[in-house]
Amino acid sequence: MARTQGSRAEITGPAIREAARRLFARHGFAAVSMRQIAAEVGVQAGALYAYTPDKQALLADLLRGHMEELLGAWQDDPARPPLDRLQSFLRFHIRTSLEHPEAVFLSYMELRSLTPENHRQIADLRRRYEDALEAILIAGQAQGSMSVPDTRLTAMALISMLTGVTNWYREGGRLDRDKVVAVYWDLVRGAVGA
Amino acid sequence: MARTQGSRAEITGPAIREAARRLFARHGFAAVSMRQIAAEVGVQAGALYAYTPDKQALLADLLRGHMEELLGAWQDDPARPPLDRLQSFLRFHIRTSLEHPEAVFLSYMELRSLTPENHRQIADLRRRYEDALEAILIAGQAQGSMSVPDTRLTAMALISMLTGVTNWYREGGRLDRDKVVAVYWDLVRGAVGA
DNA sequence: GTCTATACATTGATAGAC
DNA sequence: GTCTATCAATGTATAGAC
Repeated sequence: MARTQGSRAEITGPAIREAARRLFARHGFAAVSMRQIAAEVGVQAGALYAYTPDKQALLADLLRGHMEELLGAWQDDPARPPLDRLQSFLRFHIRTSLEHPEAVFLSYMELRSLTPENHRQIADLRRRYEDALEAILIAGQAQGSMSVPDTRLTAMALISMLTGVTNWYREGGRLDRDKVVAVYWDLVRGAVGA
Repeated sequence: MARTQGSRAEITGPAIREAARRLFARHGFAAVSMRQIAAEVGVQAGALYAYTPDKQALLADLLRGHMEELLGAWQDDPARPPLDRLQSFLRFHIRTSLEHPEAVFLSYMELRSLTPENHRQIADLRRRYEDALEAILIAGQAQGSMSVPDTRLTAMALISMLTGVTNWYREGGRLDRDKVVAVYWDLVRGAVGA
């Protein structure tokens, strides 16, 4: 079957997602037009609709994809000491935040731009991620190696703190990844009273 | 001097700022139209332009107003023990975040929607606020009552954590203000190694 | 699969009457 | 100070040719 002239589906699909992710993260969902995304990819606006039913679905797919990848990649072992698990979570979250800053920032900030239906779905996924962290805090508190009176609030606070990395981290800046992890681990370890 | 028919400048001015603040915070700057703001206030869209030259100036004024109020209200005394100063900062920031959640959220999130000129100005104000916190950490580290190897990064991390309150706090929810302050103080005190 | 062309709604902002 | 009316620009999305 001959390829249609100008057809480059294998690259255009991912390119659209990539451009949308970058532009949405930088300027906000509502501030970015389909024309801008198309221009970034190098196609006309109409061509985007061969890949997504509409702009809302494009955002929802980006967020869902990121959250599912996050949840799929996170490996926890309840048998390990809670402090070790906490450190692993921190490494995992910061590494992800530095490798995919746009996706992390977007999933944290643009929930509000989703339709109620999509919002429920993505918020559920995020909730599971928060639960993964809280489970570690609960174990640490129960076992006595941490002092965490309010595990829910502490989980939210820690995630806010860690995700904040995407606000100030600049590639090639003052700090490399390991240094960032080290500083944050000191903060987190102290915060949970270990 | 007789009032023009229908003129209610004393209420309309603040009402516009209030409506814009709420709508911008909830849906994002770009997602909100001048017509929506006007409808919320109870006037026609054209009337808004008697109070602001354009939409961008409306946002910039909101952010500048908030940051200046914040900086003006913050009272610090370098002579006090650093840990006391840190606790005061925390109380101040959380109290503000719970009393004006939209303004705090907006100033944290919509810097990206400002023109370069406005951005520079507001980012400067925010920088001064971050510096106010870092000054406390530097004093604590120097004096030995805190362990803060990287004061800049720690200041950014703490502000991210504290500002995150606006993401989950709900009026009349599980926790009252004093309880929130207490939990966060435990976290922060531990994080700075005190 | 992509393009050109276009329908149609909505946007920010202005002009002039009251 | 506010309203009505309106403009030019831009938005999302679709139709039909290739």
